[in-house]
Amino acid sequence: MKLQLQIKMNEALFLRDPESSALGKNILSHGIQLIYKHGFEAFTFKKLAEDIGTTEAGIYRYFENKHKLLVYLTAWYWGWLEFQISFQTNNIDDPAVKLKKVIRLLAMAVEDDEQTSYINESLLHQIIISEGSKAYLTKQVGEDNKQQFFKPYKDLCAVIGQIISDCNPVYKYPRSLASTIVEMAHFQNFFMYNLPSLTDFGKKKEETEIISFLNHLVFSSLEIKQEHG
Amino acid sequence: MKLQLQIKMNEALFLRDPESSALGKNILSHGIQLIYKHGFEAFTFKKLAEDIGTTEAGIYRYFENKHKLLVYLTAWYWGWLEFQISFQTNNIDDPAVKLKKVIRLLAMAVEDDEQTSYINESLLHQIIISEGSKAYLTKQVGEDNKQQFFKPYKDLCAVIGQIISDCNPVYKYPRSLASTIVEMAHFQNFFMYNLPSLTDFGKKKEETEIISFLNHLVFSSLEIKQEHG
DNA sequence: CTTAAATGATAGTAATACTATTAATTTTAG
DNA sequence: CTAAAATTAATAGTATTACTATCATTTAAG
Repeated sequence: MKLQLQIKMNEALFLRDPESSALGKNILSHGIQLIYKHGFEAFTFKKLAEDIGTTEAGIYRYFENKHKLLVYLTAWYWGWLEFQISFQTNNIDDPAVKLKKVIRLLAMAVEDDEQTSYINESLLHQIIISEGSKAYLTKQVGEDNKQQFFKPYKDLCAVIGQIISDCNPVYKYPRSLASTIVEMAHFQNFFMYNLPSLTDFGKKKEETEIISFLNHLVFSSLEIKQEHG
Repeated sequence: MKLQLQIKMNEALFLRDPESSALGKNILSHGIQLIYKHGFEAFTFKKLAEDIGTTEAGIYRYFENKHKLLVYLTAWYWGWLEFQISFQTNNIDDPAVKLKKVIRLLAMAVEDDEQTSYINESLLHQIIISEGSKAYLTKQVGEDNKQQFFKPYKDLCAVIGQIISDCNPVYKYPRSLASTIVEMAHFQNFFMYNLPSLTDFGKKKEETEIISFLNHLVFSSLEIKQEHG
């Protein structure tokens, strides 16, 4: 049995559902490749159309503009990650063990998930690291938020915030700590590879070091002693 | 006596020194206003030229493109902030007291510094919050870094990292904690006003709450008990 | 097998991100 | 004080980007 993981996307993010056709799926898979390759600023729908072998107008039938595509991809990623977390922490009772698992999932390089053929999660993870915050660091953040574009991100932080509260019910900043973990899992990665003096991991350049840093940060905030690493 | 604070800028950031002429100073002051008003994406040199009452070509004689202007402004801000920190923590012996002061300086809304007539630090602070990370979240980060464009940011983090090490010489992640404080001082502010459910400060919306969060985060990491707030 | 829907091909527009040229003005050096 | 040098303004122009519109053709669903 091969079960297909389908992430329910906000319909206001697209004009035509990209998951409903071959062209749409190409827009997603080639879009990920090209944003990864050129960076979001230099990425254009024209390049994407050429890469796919279709026309600019073809892309515009699916996405209003490249910002919407980026928001779509980030929303997809957060949705996917929340599923990974709920799946991989299922049946774990100890919230501290859960939280450690979450930190590991956030900070570890992602391997491509074969369940979703047209999304390369590994590349998408890299895009989230370098471009993810551009989805909300805009003047339209208020309107975009009203349209619930960031719901998957907020849901993910809410889930992590809940685990934090389960670890220490009197801790005062579960949501801020959750968003801090998420952002820092990515920023410390970006810094490690691009501005290494902003981190303590410049020499080894290993994701496990980011995990250790985040674990220490989180568990000392929650006043929980860690058994290992 | 009125002493003028001059921040030494990297010469590769501009074509002609904007601090050397009236037009240059206008580019800085109106640039700050317009980036603040429209956001960096919608900001153009054409709008800036119209706002100043000069021509596009005039702006291009000072800055190669708008990205360089953003990098210039962020570099200026980090340089200014490092000066503020060194000034305001001068003669303080206790590194923990120093660190608290640093966190407050990072997280508090900035009031306009009259020493620098053509830079509105308060607006610039807002720009750093919303646009600051776009200075380095690019494909050219490597080349820009080679040209030392991010030196002021790295210097600031180094200073903070040193204070952290002074607080607890065996703490293993002083640099990563420093960059975490800096980034989170700004991101939690952005979230508080724009995506409040990602924080615990949505109701009060006060910078002092971000300070409390960061203080708790930092001092529990460093295993130092705080006397107050 | 018919018809609606999706795609491809082509064209076109307004705005952006620049570069080049020359004229006018200001600054500075002798 | 004046000529030369530097700076700025005015104008024009190009390539690319970010779209929109139209219509013919292919595909797929009933």
